Amino acid sequence: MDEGDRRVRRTRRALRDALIGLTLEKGYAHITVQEILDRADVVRSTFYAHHRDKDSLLFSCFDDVFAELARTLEAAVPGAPLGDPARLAEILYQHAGTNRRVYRALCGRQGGPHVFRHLQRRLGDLLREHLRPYLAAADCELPADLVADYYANAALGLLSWWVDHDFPHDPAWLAQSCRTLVVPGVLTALGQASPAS
Amino acid sequence: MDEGDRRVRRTRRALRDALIGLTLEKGYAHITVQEILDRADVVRSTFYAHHRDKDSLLFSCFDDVFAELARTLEAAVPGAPLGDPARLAEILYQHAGTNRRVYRALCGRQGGPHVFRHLQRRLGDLLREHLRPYLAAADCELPADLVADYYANAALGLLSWWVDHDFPHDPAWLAQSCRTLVVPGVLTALGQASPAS
DNA sequence: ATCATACTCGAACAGGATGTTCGAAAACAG
DNA sequence: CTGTTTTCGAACATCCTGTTCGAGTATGAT
Repeated sequence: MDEGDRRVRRTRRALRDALIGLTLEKGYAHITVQEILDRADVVRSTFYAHHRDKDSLLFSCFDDVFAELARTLEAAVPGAPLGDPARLAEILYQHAGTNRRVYRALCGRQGGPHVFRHLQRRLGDLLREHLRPYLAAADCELPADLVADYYANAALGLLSWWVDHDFPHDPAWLAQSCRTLVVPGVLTALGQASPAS
Repeated sequence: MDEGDRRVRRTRRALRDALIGLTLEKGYAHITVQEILDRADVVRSTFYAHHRDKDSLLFSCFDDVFAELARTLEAAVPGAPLGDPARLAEILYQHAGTNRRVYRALCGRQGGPHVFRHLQRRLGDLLREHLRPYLAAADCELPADLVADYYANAALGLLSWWVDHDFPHDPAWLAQSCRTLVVPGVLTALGQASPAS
């Protein structure tokens, strides 16, 4: 379990690739541990030395991607005050655009509901956190959680559409759609009429 | 398999209740067929005479609820032209408000991702169908599917929030939130500035 | 270059869940 | 009342899971 060991990195990567590949091919729900083992060329006992079960592996893969997204997001939107609420979504879409394979597994039809729902939860938390100061500034009549949930679900809905339609146009276009569709609602809730930027 | 037979109705109902109850208690994913059998007091072979597997039972239960919703929706919004896009959501929320137990299983955290994602798909289809004429009227720059997906995801996101927070306020309040949050985006996409009603 | 470490391999194992089968008994509709 | 349909009960093969353990081998540190 030492991350600095090359053997560990190799097996972890092999398992990760096998899981994503199989997920894309036949859907997460229908994957068996044995199939992951076969494709990754890893023996049973080794698998269980790293992960408790299939879900554990999934979450592990998931966390990698998610941590990277969080880092990118933190880098692009350094502090609390952000002028454009859709900027968060835009970074998400860019990240998805450069990691299509993984996102296909996470958000696509093939990926299975399990993964998508998990992404929805975690992404909701992340967006909620980033939107908090934005929502706290203006005191709005709607619960902040509700607005945050709305934003997360709507933004993720667009992403889901994008993935399922095989990434048409580009991230900027999708972000613009986000500005058109989901941002007005947030601004309305905050009592503002027109976008800030 | 004759629906007119009382025995069939009894077992179907018993299985349905058992599934929903267990889903609420421990989550759909962790339910075993044996547990359903025990609670429903139905023998193994009888179960498989009705459903291919656990998912089959789930979808069966799901279809019941969904058919009823579709009927209600068709009754309340008879034809194509509808003045208020949020009306669809309002009917959905009312339906959820009067079937809380089932919706808790479908949308709640406990229900598991499998169910929610399925609901998301089906509800998306249904809303898409009902929104089609509305979107076709105005030719908007965004793909109609994208707008429909946005609406479905956003409206369902609000529902999910409502369920997870144990149904605060009432359906009308949630529908009003829908008007505040998600409708402006649709109107913006259509090139309109203010609500029709 | 050597060495102790700890990771992987391979094989085996018990346990549990799944889906199927079939004859006997019971409940149903007409 | 009678023929039909459904349920019961029990058994069964099969698959998948998660665990164990000793022997071999790659690895990082010295």
